[in-house]
Amino acid sequence: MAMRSLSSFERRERERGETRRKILDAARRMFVQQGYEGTTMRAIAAKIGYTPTAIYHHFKDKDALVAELSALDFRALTQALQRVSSLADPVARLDKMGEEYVEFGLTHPMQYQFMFMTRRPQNGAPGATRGDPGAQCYDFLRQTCSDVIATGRLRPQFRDADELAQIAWGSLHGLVALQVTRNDDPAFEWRDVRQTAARMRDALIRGMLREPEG
Amino acid sequence: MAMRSLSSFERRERERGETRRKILDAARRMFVQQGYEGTTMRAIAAKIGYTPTAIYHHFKDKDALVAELSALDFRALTQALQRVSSLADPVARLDKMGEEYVEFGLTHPMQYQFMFMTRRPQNGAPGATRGDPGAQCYDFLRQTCSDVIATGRLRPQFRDADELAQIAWGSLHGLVALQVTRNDDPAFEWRDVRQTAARMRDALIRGMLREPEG
DNA sequence: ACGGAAATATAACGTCGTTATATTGTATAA
DNA sequence: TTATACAATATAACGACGTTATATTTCCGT
Repeated sequence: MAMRSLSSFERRERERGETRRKILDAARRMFVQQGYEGTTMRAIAAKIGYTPTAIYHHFKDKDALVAELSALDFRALTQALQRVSSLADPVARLDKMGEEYVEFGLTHPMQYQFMFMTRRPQNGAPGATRGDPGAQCYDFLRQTCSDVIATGRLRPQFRDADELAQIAWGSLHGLVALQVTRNDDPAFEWRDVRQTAARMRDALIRGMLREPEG
Repeated sequence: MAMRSLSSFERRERERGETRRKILDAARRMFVQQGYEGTTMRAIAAKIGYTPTAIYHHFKDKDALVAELSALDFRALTQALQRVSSLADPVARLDKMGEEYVEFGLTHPMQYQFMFMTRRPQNGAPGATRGDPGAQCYDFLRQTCSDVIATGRLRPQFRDADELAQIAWGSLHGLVALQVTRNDDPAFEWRDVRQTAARMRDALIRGMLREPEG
């Protein structure tokens, strides 16, 4: 009896998970292709043969749906950023983190826009910042910046970990954001973003070091 | 008769202009306070005692309304950028342009978002890029970058004016965009953007020069 | 077979940008 | 002076959206 109860419970859980995944899969494709506003709850539901209300049984609202999609992919970003821990030199680590960050933004433009390029209402509980993958990435970046400062190789005006993190993040975010937003604008002759970003990281790091090295 | 005709024509023109300005004034305030999506055509009309259809007699649609508002303010940006022409040294000019650019973004966040942070549909006619204030600003930036390169003071890998312009623009755009978007996010300890941007420009320029100077 | 909960559907609400269709006012032409 | 034409505004509606109150179905444990 307990076994039957357990197995049926598990089956229901699994079925629930399957429809959840069906929703997420369809939604991911549509959000990537049509963007946030171009993808409607009705269209997602139609694509998988449900009515819109079914989605609301699995997700609170449209934002929760996108948030879950983004959180999934941001785990990949967090892992990519932490994978650079193998580099002993904090400066090289920061540089490599930048490269991975840009790569993520270019390969996940839709999730990037949702997490970093849209203003969202206040996240209510001011303690709920833990678990937010965005804040998690920032903390990791900040720690690396702190390590860089601790090496003493930076010029003296660069001694604030938060400011340094915001310089590093902001500079690369700008390139990614412009690319994602104005990709198809014929008014600009866009250079390859990966190379532009590499040159930018090179100049930034060189400009912050006491002595040009390498 | 000709005089009567002219004066009445002028009166009509003036009245039309006055309603246009009433619409623009109300719309500007509301867009700045509530953002693009938070401001509805109905609300704008109600604020000035009209019905929504009246607005459509003066502006093609909501985007045209915001575009006109933005174009007005972007003339100020263009002028601010061109005001630095007084600086003879191209490097100092580029630096000062960056300062003005950040200042504009921080004081006109709504217009900044509209022009630089939202994806807009293809601008149809591929020759209509002239007159677009965004493209105009970019051209001016590009020219200054070209001047910087011509001084021969940059390291040899920085010889592409477009790439240099995109490094300069992207880096500062990132700071402004993050500030505008995540201003109120308590997960980050935001430093003063003007100072962060100043340090970033300093590091970038220093890192691109052949020899540290000044 | 029955009760109940989970999953899904039907139908609607309120809002949005926008537009087809009046209605008004006013300047010119007869 | 009156008629006409047109600009400015209003009324009412359309279709789409996110969302929800309210059925209905489905399916498990008893």
